[in-house]
Amino acid sequence: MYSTGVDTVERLIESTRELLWERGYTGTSPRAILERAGVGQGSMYHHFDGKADLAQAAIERTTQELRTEVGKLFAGPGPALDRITTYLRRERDVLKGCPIGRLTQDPDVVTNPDLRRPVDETFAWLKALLTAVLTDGQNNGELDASLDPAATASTIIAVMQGGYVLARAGNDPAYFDQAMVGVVALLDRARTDAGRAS
Amino acid sequence: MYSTGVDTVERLIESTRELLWERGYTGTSPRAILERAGVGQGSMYHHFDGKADLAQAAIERTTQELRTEVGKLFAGPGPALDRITTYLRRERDVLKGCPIGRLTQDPDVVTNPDLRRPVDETFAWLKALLTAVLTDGQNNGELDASLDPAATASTIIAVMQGGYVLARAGNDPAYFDQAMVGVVALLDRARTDAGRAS
DNA sequence: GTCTATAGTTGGATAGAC
DNA sequence: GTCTATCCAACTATAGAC
Repeated sequence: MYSTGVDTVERLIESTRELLWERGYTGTSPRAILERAGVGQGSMYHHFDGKADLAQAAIERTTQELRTEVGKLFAGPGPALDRITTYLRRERDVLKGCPIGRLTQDPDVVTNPDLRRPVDETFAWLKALLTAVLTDGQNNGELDASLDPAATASTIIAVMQGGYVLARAGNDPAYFDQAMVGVVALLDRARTDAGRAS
Repeated sequence: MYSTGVDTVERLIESTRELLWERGYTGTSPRAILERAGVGQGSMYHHFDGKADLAQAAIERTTQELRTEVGKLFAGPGPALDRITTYLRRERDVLKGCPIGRLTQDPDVVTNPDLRRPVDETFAWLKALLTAVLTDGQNNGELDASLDPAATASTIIAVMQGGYVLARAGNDPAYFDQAMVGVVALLDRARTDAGRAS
């Protein structure tokens, strides 16, 4: 008599999530996943078709978690730019990089529709969220009406993603922080007098 | 009697440069390099200590080339923001990603000082260059004196690096372009009236 | 549902002939 | 200086016992 397998599946997905973050898709082997999860080969191939299938489950969970966390962060009240600034400064493990964005560097991820889709959809979702926040700011009179919300949202996301790159290149989170300071200062120039007063 | 080996070394470095760009460090095997270069195992291990040593030579050449190209681009005349805008729009093979920035996602690169150093130094060089351009713009009266040149330079580099990430996630260079449009519009708000008139 | 055993391929490097 | 042959470990997956 064996257990139901729920714990095994859970451990496999969590181990895969960790390894994808640490080493990327190409750098993550089934063997390493199994060792970290503490299960045998057979269990993995019983529950999943193989490395790609397991990675898909792991990526989907990671993107789902990110959506939940970021969604909560923006659910609160406050001026648009303040909420965005809080978001930009929220990051802690900068040197670990972005668990989603780092996957885009892996050719085996971007050429596999099942693996790229959740990544793509997450960035699309985030862009829509930031676009809505910026549009709210304009409607509230905090932000200059001439600001292009969608383009600005793209820029904000890109600065974050690029911030990870600079921090890892320099092995210092301060490089990330400086890029955030720069974009926050630029965004601040789009505040209206009313937005500045609050 | 054999050839001098110059061509062999050349082909090895060029093949490695291509593969590092396409597949990253972990995803690039000595075997793949040799096949693409059309040389045997022995040649590689005669001229280089191994994979890491060859990768170092390839990365150093790539960073050197990038410095030369970007240096030329900024050597020309023109207002600071125009030159920066030209730089941001210069990119062609967006979906291939940045041959330098992509290396930061590879743990075997960032933990190896010999491999990380040229990457780090390239970003430091680029930041210094952009900082100087922005400072020039301030001294010329084109740009608002309240702009922080170093932080803004970091942001500009980060937007480019993040632009690659977004484009690859969406498999569409338009995502890169939109992030550039957004940051250019933000930078434009830092122009002085004099800078706008020109 | 889980395990170990096994297999074929590739990764990274060395040995030694020419 | 270059080549082929070879080595051991790891990668990814399958087989089949329990």
